[in-house]
Amino acid sequence: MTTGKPLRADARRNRDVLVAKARELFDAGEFFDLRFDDFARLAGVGTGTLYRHFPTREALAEAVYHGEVLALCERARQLRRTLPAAEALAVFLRGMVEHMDVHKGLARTLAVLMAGRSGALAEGGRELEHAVTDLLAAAVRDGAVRDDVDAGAVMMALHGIGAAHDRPGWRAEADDVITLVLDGLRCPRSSG
Amino acid sequence: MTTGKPLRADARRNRDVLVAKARELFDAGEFFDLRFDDFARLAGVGTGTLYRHFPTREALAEAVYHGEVLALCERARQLRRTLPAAEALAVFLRGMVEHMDVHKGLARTLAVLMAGRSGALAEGGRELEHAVTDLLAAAVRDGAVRDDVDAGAVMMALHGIGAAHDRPGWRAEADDVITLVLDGLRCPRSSG
DNA sequence: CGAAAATATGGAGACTGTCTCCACTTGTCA
DNA sequence: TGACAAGTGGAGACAGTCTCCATATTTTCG
Repeated sequence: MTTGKPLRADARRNRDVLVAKARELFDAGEFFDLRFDDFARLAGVGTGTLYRHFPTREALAEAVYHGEVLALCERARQLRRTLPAAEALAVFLRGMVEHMDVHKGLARTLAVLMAGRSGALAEGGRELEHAVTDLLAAAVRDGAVRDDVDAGAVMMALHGIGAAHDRPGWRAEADDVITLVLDGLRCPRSSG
Repeated sequence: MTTGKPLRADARRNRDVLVAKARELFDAGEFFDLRFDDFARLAGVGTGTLYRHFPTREALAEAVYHGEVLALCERARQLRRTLPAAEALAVFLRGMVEHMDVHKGLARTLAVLMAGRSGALAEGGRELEHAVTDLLAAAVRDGAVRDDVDAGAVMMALHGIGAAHDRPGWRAEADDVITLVLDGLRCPRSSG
């Protein structure tokens, strides 16, 4: 499902318009007010076209999510190059929270749409997890972080932050989760 | 929305049947295969009755969730009475993971249904959060746990565990998240 | 360049699940 | 037991989703 087809010029254009419009509406938190058909009209294409490119709302979400992931991965690589591993990890995770905070609507919409088919999230997010794995592994090599916990747990914590996006004290709590994760990663003391 | 109405005998009976059947189907992971109307028939009531008691799938989820929360709170209170605070907290959190593992379907279904209206989750889960707050506060008083992070962060982490219920290595990762949280709570060292 | 082949478009209308409404049944209270 | 309140069920109205195909656009190739 990654690629495989060259896609005609006008088709690619329509696809791009749909994704762009979707991202815009996601971020504005207006996506769920719309009928799927109306979304098509709003993007300036017919229903048939919409459905051919994205059979479901979730498919659309996946495409938008994939774009986000690409940007985040690039950022992870950049941090990795310019900072000590442990610090890169910390800055990256704090940055994730900041990003979700700035793009509240996007985060919330993606969380809701992916709740069912989170296999799709796992799919689109594999690259992201891979980026976190790299940051983590580097920090372990530096001896800054325990080696008995891997990226999956961190992804889960991030998932929780994203999924709980409507809690009143979201930002403070999200920051606290990151603090707990980072401190928990740092001290390999006895566990329960 | 808590109570307020005495509810007639047969009405209460129907309500209970609906909740019981729902829990059963949630746990079996079969709930999403059904039309809501068919669920009514399956529970042995008419559509009208179903819709009067639970206007939406989410409302039904909320009721089921509330039942779970009650049991979990009771368990928290019991642990609190029989164990040192820090240990009670640890056992409780580990027990949550175990519970979600045993009731995978239930956890998953609730997570999906509550993804949108997680205000409802916050509502029904307030008691649960309160229970965690108590466990945490007691551990802080014992000096076993830092005092600059509160229950909200822990709830978020739990939320993440529940929401990510389809990851391949779920159980191991969930256990790791709890480990990170507990260790993170234990060592009030410098944070990033 | 022009025509045939391949690919993509749009939107009318079929389809499917949701939800309302109310004539009827059951429970409650004196 | 009668009378009133509360609750029930399911037929049918309604709303969103999705399919289908006649038409339009792009690409390929002589």
